[in-house]
Amino acid sequence: MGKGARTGMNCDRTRASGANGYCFDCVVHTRAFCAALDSAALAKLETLQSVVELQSEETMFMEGDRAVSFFTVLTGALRISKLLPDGRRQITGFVLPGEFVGLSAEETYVDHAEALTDASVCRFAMSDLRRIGAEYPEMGGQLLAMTNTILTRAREHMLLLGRMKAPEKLASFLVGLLNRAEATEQPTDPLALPVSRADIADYLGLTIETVSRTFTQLRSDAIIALPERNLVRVVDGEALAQLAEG
Amino acid sequence: MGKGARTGMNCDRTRASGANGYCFDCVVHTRAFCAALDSAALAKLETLQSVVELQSEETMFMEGDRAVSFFTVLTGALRISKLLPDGRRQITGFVLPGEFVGLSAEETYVDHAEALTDASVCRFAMSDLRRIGAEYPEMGGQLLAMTNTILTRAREHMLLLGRMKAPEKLASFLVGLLNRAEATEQPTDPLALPVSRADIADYLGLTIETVSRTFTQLRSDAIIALPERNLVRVVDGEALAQLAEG
DNA sequence: CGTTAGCTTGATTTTCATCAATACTCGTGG
DNA sequence: CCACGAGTATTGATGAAAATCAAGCTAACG
Repeated sequence: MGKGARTGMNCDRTRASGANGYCFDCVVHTRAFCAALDSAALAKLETLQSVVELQSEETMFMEGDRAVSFFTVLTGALRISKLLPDGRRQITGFVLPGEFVGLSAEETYVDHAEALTDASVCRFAMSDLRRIGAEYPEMGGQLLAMTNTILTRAREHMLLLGRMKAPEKLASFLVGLLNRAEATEQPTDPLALPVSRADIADYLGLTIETVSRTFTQLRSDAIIALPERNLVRVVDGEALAQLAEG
Repeated sequence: MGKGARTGMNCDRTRASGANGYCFDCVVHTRAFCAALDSAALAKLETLQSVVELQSEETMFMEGDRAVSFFTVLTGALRISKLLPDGRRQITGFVLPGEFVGLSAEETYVDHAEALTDASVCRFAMSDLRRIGAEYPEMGGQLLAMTNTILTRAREHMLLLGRMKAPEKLASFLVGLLNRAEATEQPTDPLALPVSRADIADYLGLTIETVSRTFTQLRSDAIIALPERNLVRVVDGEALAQLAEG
């Protein structure tokens, strides 16, 4: 198993910390797991962290790798996926700035994490994280809350995968993008599609062709317009939301 | 919304604690979230807990209810599900003795929890739990680890829902049951199917009919036998495992 | 017994996957 | 600047899987 280029393998040979300045003025400082920490704790964290730069499509870790590192996304986005032996892929989630990956209860990672775009992540050794966590319980609380949020999203996604039809799935995906763009104050009118059709397909449990056909179906139903390949214009938001609800 | 009988509504009017003896000799004491606590903490927990008895199919909480309680299953099993407005249902997981439910990051529950069988659960007020958690950080660690385990299972299930075919889904389900029965030292040769076809269908993202047909298909392929409606005999474990892997 | 709920089986339809071209986009080099 | 090619997306034709519609069957329970 494992075919992808893995230039960032385990991310252990990495440019030293501080690329992004210090923890205090970190871009995700207010929403990451470390947000709950006081400046003494942050100062300690800072000595343990290192920033890793990833290129688009670069593999960060693979299922089966020893789970030695824990990562918070600073910029860009990651893709978490699982594979069947014959190559069928399910994307189980995307990881955006401020969110983390790599916190497995197991000894090894249970899924793959790859850069969806060029990205930078903040890395900790799992052992350091545990040590800090023991010292600052509020950090554990934050990790627990964030993990619960991920779990809630996962369960919503299970409903989508198991019970929705293709147009409902795609509408849900678009509504999700829309909400996210609003939350981060990015343009929503021509809404950017930051992922390939293949990724959308593997996220929604469909094939590329069905995704494509469903896009054109939504377009001919005058629910969306597609001014460019990776730009969507929501024409009938009401209808889109309706579809997305099932 | 919400049509189901809800006799145990929010479980607040409940027989007082101690039905099962004390925390120290609780049936799930060694594997529940409280396993990490010392006896001082346990003594405190004990004053806050209450045991709730549920009948089969009784609703414990519903999506939208205020998330005031947290539950650990003592005996029996629960079913966690989500619904689409038109009634389509996805079961997102089962909760077995020692496991918990109700730890939402939100103000309200985001899914439904019902008793799959007659069950007893140990209830805490969320506020009490948070208070204790602040005092005993090791409890937070245990909750985090258990939540991560649930998340890992959820992601595996996403792969199943999005990418597996009916026979693979059913085989995975049976292998899961088998492992669980082994782990809890319950009979595996005539393996008990503790759930209805409808529940299996809603767990696997299929219809009842497809589940039924797939059972008979596995039977005619001599992979399993069905001596009784709710008993399975694994004839060709190798083939079953193969299917389950995808 | 007769009724009912849960399960199985059969016939048909729908949805989506698969297979196969064809188009579009972008970058490279002639 | 245009031609070419690779990668990505769309579209079309066909097939397979699963859903739906519709009977029957079986076992448990009054």
